[in-house]
Amino acid sequence: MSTAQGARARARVEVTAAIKDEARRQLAAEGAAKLSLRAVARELGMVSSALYRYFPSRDDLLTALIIDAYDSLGEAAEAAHAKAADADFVRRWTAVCEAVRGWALARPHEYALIYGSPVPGYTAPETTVPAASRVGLLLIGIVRDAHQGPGLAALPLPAELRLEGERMVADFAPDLPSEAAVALVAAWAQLFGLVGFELFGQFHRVVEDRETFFRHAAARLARDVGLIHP
Amino acid sequence: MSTAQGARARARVEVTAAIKDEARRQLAAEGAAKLSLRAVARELGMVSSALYRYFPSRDDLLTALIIDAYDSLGEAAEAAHAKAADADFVRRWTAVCEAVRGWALARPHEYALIYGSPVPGYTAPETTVPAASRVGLLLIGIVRDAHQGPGLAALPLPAELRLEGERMVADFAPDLPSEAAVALVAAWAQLFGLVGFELFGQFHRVVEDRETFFRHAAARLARDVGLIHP
DNA sequence: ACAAAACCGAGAGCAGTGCTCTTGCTTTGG
DNA sequence: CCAAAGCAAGAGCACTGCTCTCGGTTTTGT
Repeated sequence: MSTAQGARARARVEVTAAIKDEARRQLAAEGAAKLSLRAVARELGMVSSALYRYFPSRDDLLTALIIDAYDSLGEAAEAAHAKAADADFVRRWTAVCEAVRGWALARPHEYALIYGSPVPGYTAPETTVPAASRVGLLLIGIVRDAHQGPGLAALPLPAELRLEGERMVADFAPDLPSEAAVALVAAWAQLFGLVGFELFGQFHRVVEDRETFFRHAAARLARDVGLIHP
Repeated sequence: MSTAQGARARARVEVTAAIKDEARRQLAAEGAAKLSLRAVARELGMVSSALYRYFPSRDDLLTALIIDAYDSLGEAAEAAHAKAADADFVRRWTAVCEAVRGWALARPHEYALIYGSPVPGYTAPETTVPAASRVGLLLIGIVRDAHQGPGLAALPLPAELRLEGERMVADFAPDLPSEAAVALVAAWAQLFGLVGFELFGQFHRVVEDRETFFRHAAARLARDVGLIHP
């Protein structure tokens, strides 16, 4: 195991966590662009150069926060899904959607970090992929369960998309009909379109009762991917 | 008119335009967060403090770029729509959607500026509203035309959303059935979800033939708002 | 058990940033 | 024609990310 290492190693993980915690606080308070290494160090009572022993650059700190944010979102979505495990497929779908929205509203800056514009020049390393996939995999699981039960009825796929759909099935959505895979990916992107627009103010003077509106839209997304009440 | 002013006024608009042009170049090259007033001034052969005569702060420069970007996008969408004016409603809808995507792919940083995470602390002033509304108004126009012709068949609205739908109709979508207004707003957000995910790299290893995928998704959005081939 | 290697915090320093203020000069308008 | 307004320039402040060096501590290999 990784525990019971020397005192030095233990101190390292603690300091690393403290840095991330303080960085997250500044993130929540001011946004990603105003996250300052020096301010983090100052708040922690250390000198800025010491911080570079833990994160080689500001971007690496951001990457760590990004992975944490993806994991936090994934965890929230999975928890909500587990709570709705006995409900029908549409309900399970909307439960995940609403968990995503709820998480985003509670942590707007962290949401912006992972689903907003990528920070300048910076491209997310492959390390983020597993964490970033969790919500998607959850949605795939629901649709797969529906397909194996009596809860899936998707529209047929146009000829020009058959290949793409089959590739999707082979790559990351086994045991799914290809038309469901394509519809699912679209709904996945559209879900975050709804959340992002609400979060980033595009619904200002456009949607007032956002909770109800979102619930309705999420249910229609479920219908789009073919989920039906069994 | 505003022409035939003194030489001073003319110089002012020219310098203002030059600043915005150079800023746009840096935006395209490096992204919004790395846009530097000093670098812009340097490139233009002036000293940084002189730039503040034209834009009182960096955020004001960004605001100007944001408005320009919204207008540029709106113009592109309107041009594409005009070109498809004689086609059926679904075709007109997808033409606008594809214009939005095309514009976004051609100017990713400008797209990120207006539909990505809002820059830190900064909240868009009301001045941006007209420019920001152009694409939405275009979509509303298409659905209205379809409603007055034989091209609209939307799903009924659940009771809890009736009021919201009627408010939308009254506020910005006159002569539309309320169920179409609600569906339209959702589709509008979902459209930018699709574009944003493609642009910000979320489709990496998920969608390969993005052009075809998007065309299909846009057509399904048209169906969602009730547009049908007449 | 002890020397070598790795690690760590502090400080100084570099190049860059947004922004302010003052100083002169030029254009404009009454 | 002269005062008022607009302008470019420079100096300067407080801040940033990041590098490098310098002692001191901990870990590790022999």
